[in-house]
Amino acid sequence: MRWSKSCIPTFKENPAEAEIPSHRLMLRAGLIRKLTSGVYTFLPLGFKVIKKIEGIVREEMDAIGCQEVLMPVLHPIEIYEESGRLGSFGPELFKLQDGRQRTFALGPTHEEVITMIARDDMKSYRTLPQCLYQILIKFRDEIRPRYGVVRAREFIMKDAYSFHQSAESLDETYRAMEGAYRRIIERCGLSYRIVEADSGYIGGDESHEFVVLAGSGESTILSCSCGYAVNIERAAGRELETPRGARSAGAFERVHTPGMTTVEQVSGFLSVTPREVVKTLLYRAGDRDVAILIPGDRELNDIKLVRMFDGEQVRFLDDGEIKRLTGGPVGFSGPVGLSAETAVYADNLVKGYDSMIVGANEADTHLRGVKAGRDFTIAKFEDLVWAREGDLCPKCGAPLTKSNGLEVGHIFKLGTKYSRAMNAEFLDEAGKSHPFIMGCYGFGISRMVAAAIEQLHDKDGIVWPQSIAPMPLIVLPVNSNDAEIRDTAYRLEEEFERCGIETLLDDRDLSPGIKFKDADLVGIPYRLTIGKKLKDGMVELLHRSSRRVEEIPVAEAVERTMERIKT
RNA sequence: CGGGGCGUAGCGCAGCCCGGUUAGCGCGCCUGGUUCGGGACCAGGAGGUCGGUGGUUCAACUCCACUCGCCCCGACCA
Repeated sequence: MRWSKSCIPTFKENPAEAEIPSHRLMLRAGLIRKLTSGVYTFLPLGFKVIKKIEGIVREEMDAIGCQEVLMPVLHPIEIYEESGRLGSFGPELFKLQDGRQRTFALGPTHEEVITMIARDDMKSYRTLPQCLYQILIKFRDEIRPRYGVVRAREFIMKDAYSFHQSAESLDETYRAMEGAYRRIIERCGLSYRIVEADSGYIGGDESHEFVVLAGSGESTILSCSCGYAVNIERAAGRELETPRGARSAGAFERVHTPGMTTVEQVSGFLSVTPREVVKTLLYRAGDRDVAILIPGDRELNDIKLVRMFDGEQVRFLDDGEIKRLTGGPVGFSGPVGLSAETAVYADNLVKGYDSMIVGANEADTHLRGVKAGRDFTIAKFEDLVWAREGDLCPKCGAPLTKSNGLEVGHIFKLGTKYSRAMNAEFLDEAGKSHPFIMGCYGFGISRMVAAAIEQLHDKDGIVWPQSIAPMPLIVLPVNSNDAEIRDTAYRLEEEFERCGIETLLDDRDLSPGIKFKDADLVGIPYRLTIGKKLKDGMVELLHRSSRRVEEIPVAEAVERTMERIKT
């Protein structure tokens, strides 16, 4: 294809709206344009990448025996009432009305639709297991669309759903799907982690996220060389079992700590490390007050706190409430001497304290040599702190390292959540009814484009891996006014196309610098430059990723370039 | 939804605080010419409801009110 007649609008400057590299580059390289917040057009180059990724996904889905289908975008709202998901989706569901005032939703995902198919058309155990998938646009009215196509309100997703007679059968498909997802991401040339995850509103028992590693990704994960990885939100804070607070062991004593309200101040003043101090955080959970103890060198993970008080409102106590509850000002709270109605919960790491330093519930005073069990009672130990780099792997005990990434895939074992709610059952060998055991598997196609760019770019632009590049080759005549150069470029483009190599010919009458910059920006893997060396019968092949340049005789240009592209 | 910021040509911005002729600059775009290996040069040209509505005023891009849109930070997710 010829650039001069293609819609590949590039920008020299960064659009003001784009924050992260992938968003900036997708706009600058002419891959996408925004219609409105969270809604994008894929221009020719961007759409070519989408189609490449879809192709890989289709091959891998078909390879594990999934069948492609196409489900509707328009969903009658009643199906969400039936599954009970109207509430859990809440405002994220796009709703609209038809001419007769009947309410519809734009499909955010298709568990309901596919479960209805299974209910009506997979009535016998003989047909199981089955796995169906589709690739189409999903709609979610995201609370906050962000980063271009990374979090859009309209996006392209591959979603698959499997139906089983037994948990073992689900396991098998789940593992096959994991393998397929691994191969998809590997074929796209990206490094990634598989992460234990929360199942969120999709529901179900077990789930894993596939996270493409990238510096500015939204997900933060902790991972181990043994292969284990977790989302930092749910990772437990685990350390070597060295005793904490050892140096403060000894007699229970009151110490004067004038104006020392932070852990740093207290530990500095008493010449101990922050980890010897125990923080007491006071919350209101539902209708009772609770005290939470965590090591002084740790932060409380509010997500875990909310989960512990499942469903109840949880909030910080204000200064007045703390004064009333403990008798002391903010900054000097502690677990000793609180009323019996105030339950004390502690993070698991607090088990490691022989004795601790805590606030005395009295101005300018702390207590040292405090022992749980003797001086106060801990109602329950839980995992409550934010995990951090260096915490230990629960599988092998090695220290975890932190990285960021973008979630591109998520697989779930749903169990019977939807089949029970929607009464979808099959008959077994004995003629007995059972709800289907289900799995569902999502993969963000449009997000994958951004993830690839996020991981593979340099200061000059995108660096596509060949498997998902819009095309493998760009032919760049340096001077379009030189008849010999121009004719050679046209001829080569035609020959490549004839050989099945999709080629972009930059036939624009622009100065060479612009063409070089644009070629780097759009990131096509190989660039064939036709310039002054043509007089000596030579052209140049540049490898975008390594910037390596090969000089090739024109006569061999097609053959030699094809060798590179094929390998 | 809470907090912060921004709407002036396709993109990036100035002007506004302190109201006053025809609203400016760079890039891009069009025409002609010179150039041609890393964002060239000369000459000419097109392109604007200054986000919208209302108000104040002799006069509003500029001041006031309301409103719409967009971006960033937080709770959510492919």
